[in-house]
Amino acid sequence: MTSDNQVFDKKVIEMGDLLRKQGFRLTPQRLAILRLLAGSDQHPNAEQIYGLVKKDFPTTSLATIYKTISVLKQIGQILEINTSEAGTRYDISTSFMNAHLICTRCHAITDFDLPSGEIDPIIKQASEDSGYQQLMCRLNFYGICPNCVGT
Amino acid sequence: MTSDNQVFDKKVIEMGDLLRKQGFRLTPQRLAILRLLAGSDQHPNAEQIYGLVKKDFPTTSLATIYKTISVLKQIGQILEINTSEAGTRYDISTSFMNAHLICTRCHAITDFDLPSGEIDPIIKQASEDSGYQQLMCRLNFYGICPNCVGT
DNA sequence: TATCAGTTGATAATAATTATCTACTAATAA
DNA sequence: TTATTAGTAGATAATTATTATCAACTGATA
Repeated sequence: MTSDNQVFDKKVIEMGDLLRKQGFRLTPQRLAILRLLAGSDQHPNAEQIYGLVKKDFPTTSLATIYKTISVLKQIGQILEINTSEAGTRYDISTSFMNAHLICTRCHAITDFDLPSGEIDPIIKQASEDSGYQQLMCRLNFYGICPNCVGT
Repeated sequence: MTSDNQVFDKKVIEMGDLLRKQGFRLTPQRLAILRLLAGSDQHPNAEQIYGLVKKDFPTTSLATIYKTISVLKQIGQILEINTSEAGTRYDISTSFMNAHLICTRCHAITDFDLPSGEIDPIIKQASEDSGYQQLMCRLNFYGICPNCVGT
């Protein structure tokens, strides 16, 4: 579960190190966005993150959200999910064992933990066949979620 | 291979039927875009499709490209690939056995045929576990392509 | 304490996409 | 055949999401 507190605690420690290592600073806003993503499994978009961060930092600008998102992506602490169905969304989990179920009706995105044993051989084979280096992968499922079935 | 002529021939026949079934028309522009995607494995974006279609239809508007893309998506004849790395791109193949290798340096996208035996159980399990209906999936690989390694 | 690099927030600018509208065209009905 | 219609193309305007710019601020370091 991406809302697990342990995930967040681990991330916070990591984030401080990673930021400093690359000449960035650990700011309250950056912490707030990471906390927010860790505390929710809703996979919000930038606008939604903005709305939530403003509760704690009322003067925050949307530009700051985008810049923070960019920094957090750069240091590998968050993942961007790109879909035409649900727009651009963010996830605290960057593991590619974490797939996403995307509802094509309500645009909800939920996590789905992949059995690593089934993905590993596929990525290994793709890497060998293609000659691509540093290969990682992303699996998205699209369908109609239980709430939307029948509506 | 997505550039296979058989793929295109089959698509053309399908497209006429599908369009008419939904009250759309088979126009030269729609055919041109489908042919163009079938004849290339470059996975172009809208702007690139525009440039190519203009060779045959010099008066074509970019708006027409977007509208056509939208229609072709609706009838399930083309696939939209969404990435932050390489923008929004299009593919003639809509099968989810067709994964994509995306180079994070040069933004090339190449096809990778998945062994269906390895994906089927995963999608089946995801469907059962989640309760999602009409589930389909998309697998993207991200890495550095052979051409870009070492550059 | 002074300096400096990084950051924020406000705003402007850009890029990608969608909406609007008029003229055109193919299919159908009279 | 002609008239009607529904769908479409192309031009353009509008919108949305995102990024760039810049002055003021802040925290770390010399």
